[in-house]
Amino acid sequence: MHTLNGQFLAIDTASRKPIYEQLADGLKALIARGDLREGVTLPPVRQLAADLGVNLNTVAVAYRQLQDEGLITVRHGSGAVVSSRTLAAQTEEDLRKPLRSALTQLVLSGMPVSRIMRMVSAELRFLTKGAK
Amino acid sequence: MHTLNGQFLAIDTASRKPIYEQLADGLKALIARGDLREGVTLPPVRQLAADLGVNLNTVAVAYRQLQDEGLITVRHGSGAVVSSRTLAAQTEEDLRKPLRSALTQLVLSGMPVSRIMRMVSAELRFLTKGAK
Amino acid sequence: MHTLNGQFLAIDTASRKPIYEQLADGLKALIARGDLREGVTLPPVRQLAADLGVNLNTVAVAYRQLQDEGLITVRHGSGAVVSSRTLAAQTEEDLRKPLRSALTQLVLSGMPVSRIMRMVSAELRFLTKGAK
Amino acid sequence: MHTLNGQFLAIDTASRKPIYEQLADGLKALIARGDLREGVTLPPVRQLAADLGVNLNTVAVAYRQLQDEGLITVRHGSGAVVSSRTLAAQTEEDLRKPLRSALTQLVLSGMPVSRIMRMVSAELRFLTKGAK
DNA sequence: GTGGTCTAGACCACG
DNA sequence: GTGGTCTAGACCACC
Repeated sequence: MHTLNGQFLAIDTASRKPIYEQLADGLKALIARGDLREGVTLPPVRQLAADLGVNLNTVAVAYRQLQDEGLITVRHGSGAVVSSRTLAAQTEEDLRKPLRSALTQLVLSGMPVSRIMRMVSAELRFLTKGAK
Repeated sequence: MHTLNGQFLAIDTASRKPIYEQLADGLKALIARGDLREGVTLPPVRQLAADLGVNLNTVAVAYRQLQDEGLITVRHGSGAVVSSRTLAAQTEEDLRKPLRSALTQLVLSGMPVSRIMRMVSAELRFLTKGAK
Repeated sequence: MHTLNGQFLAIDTASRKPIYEQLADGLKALIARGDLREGVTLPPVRQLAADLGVNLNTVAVAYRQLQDEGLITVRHGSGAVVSSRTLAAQTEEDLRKPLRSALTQLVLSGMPVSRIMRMVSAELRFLTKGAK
Repeated sequence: MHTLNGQFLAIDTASRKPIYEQLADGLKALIARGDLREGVTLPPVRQLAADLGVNLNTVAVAYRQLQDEGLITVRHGSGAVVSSRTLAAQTEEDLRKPLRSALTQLVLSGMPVSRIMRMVSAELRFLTKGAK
């Protein structure tokens, strides 16, 4: 049985971010942390949809996105399996833009740079479980 | 004269992120950097729209968002003026979520944590112009 | 079925007040009254636009304003749902200024104070349906 | 010399309400209170504009509005004189709409009806100087 | 089928 | 000359 940590897969229907993207983000964080390792089978689309109370298609789209990014392999009849912990190559720009956007908000919120750095460190430790 | 750095206000029509949001983000970065200081008048909506090749309304929506966030004051008939460099209070969650999302992508891209930290530092120095 | 009381959502194209604001005001009154309770789905933007004979975008702006004020939650693909009957905190000044302005007009119209008070009471009973 | 109470004629350039209307509202409140009685001459347009730091035309438009509402009489060369404390007739709807709008905001702000009533009473006492 | 975004272009309000 | 509003209509994203 798959009981994925609710902290990651918490969905917020009020958010402007699409649910499928919230889902994909959460699953990616789980993969980054190693909570979902290579070879692990993801929960069936129907089950995850039921658990989270979202539409089946929404979950399917999230899985599809992970597949497109090379993180999972979907095999008809046997489910989705984590196949890698490395994303398909992206331009550095695609990686930098969301980072800059997030940091800009932090800077404009008035948070001191030192505290921002601590927040970033904490997040990175969290995403790598302190290992690596 | 208003020649805003094209590096910030470059818009990507292919992106899933709405143009008006890309614009708001870019303007926020300019405000965070101090390239646009308190009291400075932003370019007229029509001029910026023409410069960027987008519709007047699209720019107007971006300006309106900045106004709602308290960063600029729009004076009918005169123009839009930077009024603050501090955003209205936000939940720490609202600030952390996009940060985690951006960092997750970086981690999964295979970039070593040390290099991610350097990238973050570089961005922060950039956003604060190394000063402050 | 969505047949919102025409008394509230009557729009006056001759008014100096923007249509989207008249709409937002009317919807707020409906929410205050409880005619639109938490969980109720608002009419689709396109339908309301057609019913009122205004443009889709105009209604969308009104909905967006209510969303920004926290009164409704817009779920992409489903619709807009009333999520709260309480506005985000406002300055007492922001609340008093329009009140003083409205009362000044009433006083200058020559209406006796006693009758103004009765009018206010009637409006308040109306907005709260006498209940609560 | 005319030193009009700054409390009434305070203008807020950040407000979405036009300056000329803020001015007209403030002058109306002064007339309602009797601080400006029939026969009193208003400050010259140029002086008031200079005092408030606004454009001359803006003040002129405010005066023009008061004139249209029958509250003042403008005589070329001799200034604007308060001619009445009664507005030209308005439909009850025109008076009720802004009142309902202001009250709706108050109700949705969560303020108890009893406190709203007290606020209204206070404003009315203020506008009539407790007299009448 | 729902809301969101964008465009082109007209017209108005403000200072 | 500035920003604001509105329209008509197209196209996209989400569920």
